[in-house]
Amino acid sequence: MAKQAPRRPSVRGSRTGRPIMVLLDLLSRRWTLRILWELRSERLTSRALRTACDDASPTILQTRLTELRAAGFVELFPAEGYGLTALGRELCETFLPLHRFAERWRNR
Amino acid sequence: MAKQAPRRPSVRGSRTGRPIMVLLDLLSRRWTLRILWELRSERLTSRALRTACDDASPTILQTRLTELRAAGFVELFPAEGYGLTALGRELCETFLPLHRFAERWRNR
DNA sequence: CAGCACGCTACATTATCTGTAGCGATCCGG
DNA sequence: CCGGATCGCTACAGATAATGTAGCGTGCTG
Repeated sequence: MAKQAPRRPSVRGSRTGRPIMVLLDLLSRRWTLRILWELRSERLTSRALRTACDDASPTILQTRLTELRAAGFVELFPAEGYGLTALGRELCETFLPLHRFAERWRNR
Repeated sequence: MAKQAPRRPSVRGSRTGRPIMVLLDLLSRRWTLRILWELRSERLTSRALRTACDDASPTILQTRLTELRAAGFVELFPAEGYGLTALGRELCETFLPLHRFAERWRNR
């Protein structure tokens, strides 16, 4: 159903296949970091997530959510909406210091 | 010279202007994370960086480098190439745990 | 059944990225 | 001083990816 890229197994930029490159590539798709960020502390329905993400288009959000689910970072909890998996939570914790950093960065 | 987006001051997704959103937006542009990653431990000339980034197109690398320089994360050292600023190094350290995570992620 | 919110998709338009070629500047050996 | 090599950087056409709007089918709830 979903359009499969016929080129390589879901890896866009990096052609090496090294996990870190695959991960960096995945994370640098539009809205991916933002989605993880918004889900960091709560579960959101697809529509609530859309609102949280400045009303990004449902097309791309759905695409990213599918990718993130395939990667094992995000899960759809029936009647609860989207939320992080254990793995996703672990990944997200990597980014938590980013908040404080961003504040310091603004005052540079 | 560089084409200025006439819409908003270099912020793409987020319209709130909150620093964390601006930062997440910047970091989720293609090749941005990869560039920071490749510069994490050494300075590279623009062409060496291009090679390190799977021969990404010079157009987009140059664009990203300009953005990263404007953000204060990357600097061009004459006769040495591109390297991280103190701020950039700080940001990059946030991502270092990602390497170990990526390895674990592969074996999920 | 009517009304509503859910996850998700179609599709035309627009923005962004790619790939190739090449510019002007600088450095270096002869 | 001149040819060759490399530097940072740009132009431009073609290919991809994202946007915005509309709406489908499903499962509730009254």
